[in-house]
Amino acid sequence: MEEGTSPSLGNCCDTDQDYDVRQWDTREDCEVRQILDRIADKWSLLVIALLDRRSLRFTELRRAVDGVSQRMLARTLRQLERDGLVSRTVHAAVPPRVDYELTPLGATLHTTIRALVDWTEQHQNEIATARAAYDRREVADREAQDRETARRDAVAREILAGLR
Amino acid sequence: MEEGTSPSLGNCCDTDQDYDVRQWDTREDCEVRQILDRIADKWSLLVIALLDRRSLRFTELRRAVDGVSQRMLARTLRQLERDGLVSRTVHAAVPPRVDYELTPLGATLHTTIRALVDWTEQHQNEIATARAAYDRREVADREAQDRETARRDAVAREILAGLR
DNA sequence: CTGAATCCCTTCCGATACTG
DNA sequence: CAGTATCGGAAGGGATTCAG
Repeated sequence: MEEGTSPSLGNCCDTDQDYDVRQWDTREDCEVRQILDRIADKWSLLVIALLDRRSLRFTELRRAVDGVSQRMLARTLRQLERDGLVSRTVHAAVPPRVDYELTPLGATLHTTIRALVDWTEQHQNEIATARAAYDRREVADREAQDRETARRDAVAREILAGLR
Repeated sequence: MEEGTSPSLGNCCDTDQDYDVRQWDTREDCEVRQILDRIADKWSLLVIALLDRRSLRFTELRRAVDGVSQRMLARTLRQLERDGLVSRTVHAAVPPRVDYELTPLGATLHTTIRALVDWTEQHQNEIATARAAYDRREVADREAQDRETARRDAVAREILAGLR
């Protein structure tokens, strides 16, 4: 896992193929892909969105992010810390207290994450409508196909009866 | 379609608790959460990013999205189509040809997705640096702890030897 | 070419129990 | 309080096969 952090962003973008240069590198081993998988993660998204306004303790996050297990929250926070997006502060006290907050880098990401969340909020109704329409079409199509199949079967049986 | 694609729909956003209204609804059964999980999906992100510039055929997408299996691409496209983000056009021809393109709704999402990708590209070096630093600290901590454990063991053995 | 369906393995993840 | 360790079930996802 040698870092090899060359200052240019193109270290994985060896254009050996006739690859469309205007398009970003989608290849699997590209670092962008790996980072994208990490920050586009379900829990990461929520944690970053929540940490914007103030630092939060582990348990506060656990309560705020409905449905997250202790295991997943701990793992998510460790990954975010490793990526330099979240900082972890341990206060020497009894009971122990650990605060998580966005780093400056994490704060810049928050803007983008927030845009994604906002988009979802603004368009959730359109999506719900589209889903309903799709499901209705699907049901209709299946029924039509079933009728067609039944019709063909009937014809086939008639022909067989005539041959007998 | 035996797979569990029918979780609860719609029953969400019942504000029964003293929930922070300035914060968005992070509850698990909220529709925003479900949509977010879908569009923040690994393959969905890539497909939407790729479909921005022009419509693409199934095989073109399969080639462009490195590492995606036929199964996953087909499933991803179905989901995006169901959500009204991607439109599917079948050309009656031999061999068959199916084009996928962003709907107007999908195009609005693309802007946001693109911002996320851009952020990742711009900050990938910072993240790589942070990871390297984290890993180095972790290794150092582990070694320090190992030394400490060894020291204690030595002391314990010494005491036991004295008692004998 | 564009899928859907099946098999099968791997990874994810929640529940539980246990430490500092 | 803030985690780690372990385990078993569930889901993800690849390879293959078959159909239109």
